[in-house]
Amino acid sequence: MSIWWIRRDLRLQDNPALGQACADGAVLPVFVFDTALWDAAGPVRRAYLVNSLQLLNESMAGHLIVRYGDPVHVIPELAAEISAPSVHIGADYGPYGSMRDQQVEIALTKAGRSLIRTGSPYAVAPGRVTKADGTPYRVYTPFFKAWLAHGWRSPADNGEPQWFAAPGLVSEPLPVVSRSVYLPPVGESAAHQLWHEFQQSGLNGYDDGRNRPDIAGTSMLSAHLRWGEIHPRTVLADLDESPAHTVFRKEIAWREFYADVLHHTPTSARTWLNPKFEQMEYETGPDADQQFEAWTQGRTGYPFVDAGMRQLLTEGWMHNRVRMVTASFLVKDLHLPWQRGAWWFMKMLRDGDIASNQHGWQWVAGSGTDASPYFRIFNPVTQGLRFDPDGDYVRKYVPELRALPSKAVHEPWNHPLLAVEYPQRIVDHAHERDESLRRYAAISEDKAALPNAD
DNA sequence: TTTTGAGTTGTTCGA
DNA sequence: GTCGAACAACTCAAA
Repeated sequence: MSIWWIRRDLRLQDNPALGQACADGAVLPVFVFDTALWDAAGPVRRAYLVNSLQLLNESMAGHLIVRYGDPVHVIPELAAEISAPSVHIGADYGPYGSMRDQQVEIALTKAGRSLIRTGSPYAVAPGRVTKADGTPYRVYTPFFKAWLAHGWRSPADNGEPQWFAAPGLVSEPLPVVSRSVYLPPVGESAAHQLWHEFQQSGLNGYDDGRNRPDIAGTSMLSAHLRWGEIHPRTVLADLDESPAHTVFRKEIAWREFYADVLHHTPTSARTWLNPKFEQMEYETGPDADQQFEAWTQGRTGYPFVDAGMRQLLTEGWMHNRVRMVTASFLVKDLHLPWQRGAWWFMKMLRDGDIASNQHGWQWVAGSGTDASPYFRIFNPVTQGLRFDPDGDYVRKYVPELRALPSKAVHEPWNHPLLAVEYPQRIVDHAHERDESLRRYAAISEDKAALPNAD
């Protein structure tokens, strides 16, 4: 028998770590609520995890063992308690997770047991795709080509597990979470059903539809992928060579690229990948705090930005197009460091993934791998008019603006009598755009002015 | 070895 | 109103 330590692979199908555990006989499935991670999660993330675990437990006939505390102690203690020779996991490539797993491995090894990593949350494990000289890619397109050439295996059947039940071994209860948060269906079967439905409906129009937050143009699979309720290779196996499918495959590859980048540079979860941006002038102090607060609550006075931030507050999810616009607003209109926004997103997003989130932010900030050029500063009004042309998305999340017809919602300052309750703009975009360009030029000049800086 | 061209997601300005 | 140019700096692969 052995332990299957569940972390971010909440599924039974096509699960190599579980398959490996089954090869050792009966399997004891375990989930540990790690205080360090739990405390950083907002209500939607917490509810998502607990609901998904509940469903997983049902599909395991109630054999899940729940524990609380630091896995570095909890896992070795449990292994000792039931005399399990090995603990099976899917590998974690994040900075926190990989460090934690190393410590668990050391503790297990000392006791004569082993930690066995099988599979990862990716089609191609981070670190496997490199340039000819063995160094990692720093630009997406060459990575994508090499990733495609590397290939991945097809989804595999890992058999019917035999669950282990030791007399006297009792699970602790799952945490109590808010029932009032909005959640779409969670769990493995919901993930497969959603993917099936998306193949029938949106996938073939994905290349155009994915940019439109006002229509159901995206797969909505992000949280299912994040929690491992479905594996990316399951999704990839259903794609063909059509243009729409190719665009979708490239989005899966972005997720893999960012995981690879973070794996090679773990510090990029916290600091600028391009160190030049440390020198940038950022706003601090009470005024900055107040503007940050307005941004988090969807009260910037820019309807497209506010709609996105309120969607995040109420649903724990935001359309990708709007994530870019709201992120650009924090970094380039409010001149706050990307880390502040990334922290808020991680807390609030039900699909919050450290690699995709932090590097999405670094891309917008211009400090990341394959970064957005510094001059690409999103105009929140233009973006709204282009990608929410009838204003339906804004009206859905900003009730104060419902009296404004069609695209007029994107410029409520032109219709003050119809938007009395709606906040005034907290900054002037045209002015802050110039200010951002000025601050960027300042850190670029520094470099040229200091020839001996190296 | 060196050179060259291309590279997710945009905006503004001026002709 | 439409359209092309300009807005850096750097990585990477092909020539």
